[in-house]
Amino acid sequence: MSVAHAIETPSPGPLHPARCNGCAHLPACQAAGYGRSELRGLQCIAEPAGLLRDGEYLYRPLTPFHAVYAVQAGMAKSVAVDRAGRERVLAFHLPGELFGLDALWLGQHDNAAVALGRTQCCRFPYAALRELASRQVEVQTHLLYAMSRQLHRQHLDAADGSAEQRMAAFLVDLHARREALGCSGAALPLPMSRADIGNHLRLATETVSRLLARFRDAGLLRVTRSGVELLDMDGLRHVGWGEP
Amino acid sequence: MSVAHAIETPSPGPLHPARCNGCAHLPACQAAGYGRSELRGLQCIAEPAGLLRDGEYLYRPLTPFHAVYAVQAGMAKSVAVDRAGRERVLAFHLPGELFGLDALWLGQHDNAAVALGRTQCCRFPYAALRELASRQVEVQTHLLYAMSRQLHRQHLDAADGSAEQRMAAFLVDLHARREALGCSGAALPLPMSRADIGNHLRLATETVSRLLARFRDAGLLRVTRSGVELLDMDGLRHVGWGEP
DNA sequence: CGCGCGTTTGACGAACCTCAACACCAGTGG
DNA sequence: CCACTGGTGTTGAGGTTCGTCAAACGCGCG
Repeated sequence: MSVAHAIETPSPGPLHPARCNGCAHLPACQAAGYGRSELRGLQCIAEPAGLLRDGEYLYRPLTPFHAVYAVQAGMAKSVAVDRAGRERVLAFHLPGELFGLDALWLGQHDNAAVALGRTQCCRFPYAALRELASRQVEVQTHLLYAMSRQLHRQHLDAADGSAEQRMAAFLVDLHARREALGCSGAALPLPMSRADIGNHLRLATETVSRLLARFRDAGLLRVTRSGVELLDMDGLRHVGWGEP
Repeated sequence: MSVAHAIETPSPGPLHPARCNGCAHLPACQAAGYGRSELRGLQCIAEPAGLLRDGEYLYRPLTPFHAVYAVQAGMAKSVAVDRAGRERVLAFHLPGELFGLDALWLGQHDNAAVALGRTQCCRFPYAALRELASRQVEVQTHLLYAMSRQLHRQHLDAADGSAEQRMAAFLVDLHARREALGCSGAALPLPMSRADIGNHLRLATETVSRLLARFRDAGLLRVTRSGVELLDMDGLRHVGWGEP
């Protein structure tokens, strides 16, 4: 969501309250739908959550649920910890994607949200959100949509198949989500570690490495540091759904 | 949810509208929270979805989203079909559990809901639900909670680990959900096929069979036809989270 | 009774994990 | 500027788990 404290000089615009002006990440937010005029109320209750460094936490497990979050720039991951202490990367969050709503049910977070690289976020206090939703049907609907989208995403992540398929599908999905935000181009930054990718895809980090090498040798992508450059999206897509 | 068309003679009660009286499944619904007085409005908009036979569909992929559903008695599964035609069992639904809300985002179902054995369901037309939610904050909150719970469930399903762990965790989870509905006891009916279980847990059906046999030999359960009888819940729990 | 389907059990092979060594940076301090 | 160092990523060899193939079994049903 597009609400950062105005870091640079605010330049008033017609569509957004003062807090949003000057936010460098407004385009991403608008692409995510938060620029729609019915939702302007959302921007009024958003608070900046600061500029986080790599590895810093937005919230931790077993802490009370007070707000939902959105990335403005950068990336974040949600990490669950099972009782044996093993971590599980549940999702990666791109700008404009709401997360933390899963804590509503228990009233406390059961997973952690961690910044991947320099990441800017904003938070929506739940009390204000709830109050707003009770008055504005659009906000209410928007929340339901956001959760529905999240459920839909997890269905995708549940996909079975070979390591190769999951890896390719992962890259294709990330690329598609970036495109939806207006970030077109072959470059796909991967600020998370190989361990994170592997954990999320249920693969060993070595397997992630090997698969990227295999894709590289097949001419599907180029491995750059801090990411990949996608050369053959169609090829990747075909690998992703087990070449029909 | 406790709303079936009154199949038997309605006998007016103080807590439920006429449509709910006579519903044989009211206790399960109440246990799921749908008996709470604030939610009585929900019962007014519910419609019976009939008594389904094994394998019958509540909805299919690519059909428009018009309602959300709940099992009253029996069990249902959600099945996604990827573009290669492979099926994926996303979840099993017990009485009182709401499902179909994931279709909100796209406006159409991307998966199917199928009855497992004789199953009775009711449906909540989304238009009425939305209208009710806009007037009653409790209903609104209830929907958000239901989705939050579903997200939470999927986090559990995302758990990695050995086949043994996933299988044990699956049984423990089903048992816990049944207990929450007031169905205590060691008997755990499994109306779905081994193939369904395996699909959901990312295992071959043969592996499911072998694991059940292994659990049986370890004295953790007894395999009955159409289900299992849980003999050592603690043992299963320990297997489930990789014996700490 | 015989047929058909779902389940069970066994043998084998492959995909992927584990272990281990190495290469590659980035940051740090001399 | 360079060497050092720790962390991350890459590559290779061997093992284990689990999937695949195949066959027998049991149960329900016509």
